[in-house]
Amino acid sequence: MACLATALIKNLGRHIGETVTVQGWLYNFRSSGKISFLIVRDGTGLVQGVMVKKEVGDELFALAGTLTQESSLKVTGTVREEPRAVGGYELTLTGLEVVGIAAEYPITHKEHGVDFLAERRHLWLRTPRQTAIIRIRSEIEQAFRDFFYQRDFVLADAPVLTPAACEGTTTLFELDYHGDKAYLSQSGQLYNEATAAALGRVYCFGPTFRAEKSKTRRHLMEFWMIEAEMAYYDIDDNMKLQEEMVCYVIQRVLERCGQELKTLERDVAKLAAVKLPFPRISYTEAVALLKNAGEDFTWGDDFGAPHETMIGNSFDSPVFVHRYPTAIKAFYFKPDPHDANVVLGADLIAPEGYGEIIGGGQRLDDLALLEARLAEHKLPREAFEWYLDLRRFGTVPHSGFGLGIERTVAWICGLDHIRETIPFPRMLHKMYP
RNA sequence: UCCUCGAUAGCUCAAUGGUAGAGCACCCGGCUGUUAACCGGGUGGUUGUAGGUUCGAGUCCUACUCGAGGAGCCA
Repeated sequence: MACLATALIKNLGRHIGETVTVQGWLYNFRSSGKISFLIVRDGTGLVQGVMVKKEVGDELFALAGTLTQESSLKVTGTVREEPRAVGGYELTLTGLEVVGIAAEYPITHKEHGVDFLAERRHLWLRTPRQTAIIRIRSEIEQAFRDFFYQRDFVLADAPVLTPAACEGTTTLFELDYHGDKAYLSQSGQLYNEATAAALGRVYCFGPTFRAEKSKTRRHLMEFWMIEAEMAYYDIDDNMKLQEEMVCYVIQRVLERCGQELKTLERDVAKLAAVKLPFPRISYTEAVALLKNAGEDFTWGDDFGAPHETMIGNSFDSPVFVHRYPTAIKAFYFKPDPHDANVVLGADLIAPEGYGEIIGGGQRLDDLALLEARLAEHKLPREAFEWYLDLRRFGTVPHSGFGLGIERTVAWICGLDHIRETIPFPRMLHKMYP
């Protein structure tokens, strides 16, 4: 057979009346004896090919009958509009090349449990819902990069192997580094502060690791974080940048991922409702909000997941909660000049119960106070000498933040669980495949 | 680490303490517009593991294993 032009399913609308070849996998097959329907997927969409026995001949028709779900194939046919078919277009088939017959496929079009699907994540990814999520994740990551690029940020990636705990709080994955101990990064922030002093405005994007025994719908052992750090930014500059960034990303997904959001049955009105500026409330105001809602909460405690949800559900947009008690935040936050009991940290809590998606704030830029804080937190001074250098040599007010990609994807996609937001999630006690 | 719930066919689930079943998948047959196609037939089980109670246990009890949801911690 002559080699005809190949086409992506998502572009079939450009080829009406033409004969094209689609390279993909068999998603579903139906036959009524003299006419067959082959639904093919190629990663960009689904298209139905129609094969009529008396037009293609007995041999080709019989070949189609041997196809199993997920067999790889190339189908050739004429493109036409067909409102009855999935995607709106249909191929009148004239050719079929079988590339590989698939063995009996475990994932059917019926329901499956999460454990069954998780064990077959490498195959589960082929389903329309999962491909929609990964496409939206890709768009979100691209949008972040474009946002920073447009604003003259420099991508300065942080190391994944680190010599010491960044914050000294969470449990880290430890490994052997030629006889010394090393840890998988839990944050690129301290390194960002160094590159920000070199380049002004920077961000890094990479995986981070937490060995906490967390087993909830919001936690992964390995997750990806966008972290930015800006010289000469105060807490208000920081929040303004973050809300503009989040709005930009939401708009990009609404503009370019309509089909995927539809596949996920996402209520896009809730995304469209996200408008600038985001509400800002202080920690103290958030405590009052919780108490008014009948919660028993003491000023000075950290919010639990239910509290975050209550705060987030009180607003249509994400909400900043700023100026937390000094005692519950990491050593590197700058105290509020007007109230030494709180620091200039600000977290962004997503609506619809998705919880904290950004943690950030203005950094402590005073050398003496930073040294005192390291001692208070019982952190090994030697490991932070390089970090103290950043205050010795031209310290400036600066701020930054870290945004969790997976929680952001879960929110934008409206997912129940974070495990679907990354191709191969690392869960507590589960990292196969 | 703690709390709650669960485990029956390849999958999703039924089954008063009394003969283990259905739908789907798969195999065979039928059907020229199917949409998780449909219709007829067929294959398919050490009921998570080990004990215990009982005339009799998928069902009740104990322990363990694995899984799910949540808490804490966090993004």
